[in-house]
Amino acid sequence: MSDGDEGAGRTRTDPPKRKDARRNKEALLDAAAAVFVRSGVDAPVRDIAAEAGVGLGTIYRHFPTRADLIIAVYRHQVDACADAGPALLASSATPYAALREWINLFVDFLVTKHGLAAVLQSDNAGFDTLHAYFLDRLVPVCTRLLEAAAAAGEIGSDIAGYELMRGVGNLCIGADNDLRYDARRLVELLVGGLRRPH
Amino acid sequence: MSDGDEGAGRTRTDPPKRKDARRNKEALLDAAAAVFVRSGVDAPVRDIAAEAGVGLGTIYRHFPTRADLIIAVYRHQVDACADAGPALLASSATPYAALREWINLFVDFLVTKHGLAAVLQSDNAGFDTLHAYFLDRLVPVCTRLLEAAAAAGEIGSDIAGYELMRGVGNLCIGADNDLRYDARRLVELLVGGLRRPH
Amino acid sequence: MSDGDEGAGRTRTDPPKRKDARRNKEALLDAAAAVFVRSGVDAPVRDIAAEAGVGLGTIYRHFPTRADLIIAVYRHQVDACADAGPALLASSATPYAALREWINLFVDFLVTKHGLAAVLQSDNAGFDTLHAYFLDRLVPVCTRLLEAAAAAGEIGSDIAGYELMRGVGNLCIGADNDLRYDARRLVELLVGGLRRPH
Amino acid sequence: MSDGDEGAGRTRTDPPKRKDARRNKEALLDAAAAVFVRSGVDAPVRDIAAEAGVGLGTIYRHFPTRADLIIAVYRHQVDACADAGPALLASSATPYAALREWINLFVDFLVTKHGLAAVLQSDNAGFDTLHAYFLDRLVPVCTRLLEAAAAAGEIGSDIAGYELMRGVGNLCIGADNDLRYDARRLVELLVGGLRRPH
DNA sequence: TATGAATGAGCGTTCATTCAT
DNA sequence: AATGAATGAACGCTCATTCAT
Repeated sequence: MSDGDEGAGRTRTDPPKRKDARRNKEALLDAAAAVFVRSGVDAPVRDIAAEAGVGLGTIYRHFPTRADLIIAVYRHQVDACADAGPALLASSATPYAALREWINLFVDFLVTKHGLAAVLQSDNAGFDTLHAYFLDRLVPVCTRLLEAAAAAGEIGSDIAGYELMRGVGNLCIGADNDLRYDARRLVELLVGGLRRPH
Repeated sequence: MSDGDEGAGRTRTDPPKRKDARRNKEALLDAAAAVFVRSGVDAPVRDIAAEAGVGLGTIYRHFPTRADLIIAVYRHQVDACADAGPALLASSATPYAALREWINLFVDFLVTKHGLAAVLQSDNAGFDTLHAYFLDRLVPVCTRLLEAAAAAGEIGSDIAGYELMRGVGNLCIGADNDLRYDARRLVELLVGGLRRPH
Repeated sequence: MSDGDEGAGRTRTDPPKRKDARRNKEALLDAAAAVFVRSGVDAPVRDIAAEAGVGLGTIYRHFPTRADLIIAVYRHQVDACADAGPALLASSATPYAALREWINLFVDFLVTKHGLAAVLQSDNAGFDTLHAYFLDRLVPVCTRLLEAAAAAGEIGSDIAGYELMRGVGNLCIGADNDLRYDARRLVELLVGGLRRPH
Repeated sequence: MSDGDEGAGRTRTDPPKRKDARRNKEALLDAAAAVFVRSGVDAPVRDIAAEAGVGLGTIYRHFPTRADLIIAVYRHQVDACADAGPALLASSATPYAALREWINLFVDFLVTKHGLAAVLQSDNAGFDTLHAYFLDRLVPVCTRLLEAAAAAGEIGSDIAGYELMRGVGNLCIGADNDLRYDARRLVELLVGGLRRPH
């Protein structure tokens, strides 16, 4: 459920040698995460290789494109965010409350990733995979929450999940590095703006 | 009011040759504007020089940093936007209505400038001047409108002009090139979220 | 007659496991042949390994250099070509006719091997083995045919087998991919040029 | 007539500054020629820059593609070769004799250029300009000579100028570095093969 | 013996910036 | 004042080859 490359039965069938590669891959993920924090997700491939203490080719082997690496680094958190949607819907007082909380989770995720929000809106080909993954995982969840809130009459129905996600994502751009700018507050306003004027 | 490099008394002290330089500078502005539309504000310096039919050095002479050039290109429009604030406050039904309309002006400005919104949040040193100019001109106007609306009890008072500007700017990032994303709608939601729940 | 690495008495001394290795080697040859057709003889080693379903190291074990692999792949055909020389000499009306036909066989061979002709003339060290094998097998045959034709007075005697082979090989470079270039026709002219002006 | 960038009246109209660039460009041509001799025309761009003592960008400025550089280096000689065609036709005893001599010139040119012959047949995109230049300049000349010889009944008419040039070019591949291979002799045979059997 | 993960030299290319003319 | 030639750091990427498992 969390690594993607290997199926559930991995432990039994994988060749023993895989252990090394796995260690290396994880070292790579750690290193990439560290570099992403330090220099943003656009950091030179070489920096990540150096941080991980591996060769350049090793990165390309494991993650043919930069997007693949970013996805791998943040996969767990994105998945967790996606999983949280239905859970919140079940546990919250109202669908709108669930939506708010869920958006908060998403913001928490983005704000702590230096530059990730910015790359999410880049029309740069080569990030298509990254776009696709984020959209595939999160937009349906957001859409579901919006529909529920609309059905409950709490909000209007004129905004799509995709558009809201993009808006929230954009609001998180540059949220670190600027103490005068609190993305969370802005997002709250945005979500507040959804509420139906009763 | 429009050139910035020269003080008010310019006409008296300038050497006669200045006319050429001025012509050059204006050609540069036109060219830069054209290139910005075509390729965004990150276009290679060379392209702008080529479009203007001047040398590379000439650009650096007039506009030491890219930000200086961007400012110069959009100065009139930014100034117009700034000037519109008080006017709208005077002519609109309520301060909040003025705020909404003014924000719309700002969005109109940003959305039509390929990539300008993105550069506004870049923490890239070298855009400091650009930041500063935008903030100096527009934040006070925005603050003024916010205060008026807050004084009228139409909105809460927990948001600063700077923060709102940044949020709106962010929402405009990537607004072209994506038909499924309408920055204006998102901004409306954001501004709507300001309204005090009475 | 076909494996080359092992001497005539091989069957007696080999360890029992050898059968696996042999199967592997043959799979490798088939795979290489397929890849050579598809991408030329300069295809990345990886592609061949992938096609064969074996590891990279296996290829290097069996064929330390690319030339070794190329030789192995085309050995049968080269041998057949070499064997055809004496046969044609015996069956043709005149030695010169035999020479012409034999050269045609060689051209047929080269033209169908994407890029082989080009590599034959490369002075790239590491193709020495390839050169050597081709020369060892074919040059004597060509020389023999030339001598017979010279002895019959059909051609002059001022060209060496090596030189003619090289010339023919060169004429075949790039013969695919260009409809306006027919290597066979050029080779016919070249061979025609040998004929003694009576 | 020889430099291409500048028209005939260059000396009068060029800005004075051009002198430096011209010196540099010529140094570049010299350096490239030297490196081409040493390492072939596929030599790394960096090597040429180092040899010339200039920066990498300078090469790209003057010669955006490698083909442009090769053309520039050999332009004079190619032009001279093209110009020699009509002259030989006028001065030789017969058209066929002119053709033979002209082909010899072309061979002389190619054989002394390490690797140039090889690149001429490469279907590598990016050498299109080079191909085009060679074909544009030389094929018509060759065609003209062939036609004259055919009209004089000295040769058949079943070969196109393009095909002959390609054949001759191919025969010249790898002609240096191999004392046992004399491209000139092979080409003579090829051209000899054209002669009509009367 | 077989594997394929790892390496890293090497390449082409771009572009902001400097500075001689 | 204006030019634009020159620079070279930096980057993404490929692939032959080695070697631990």
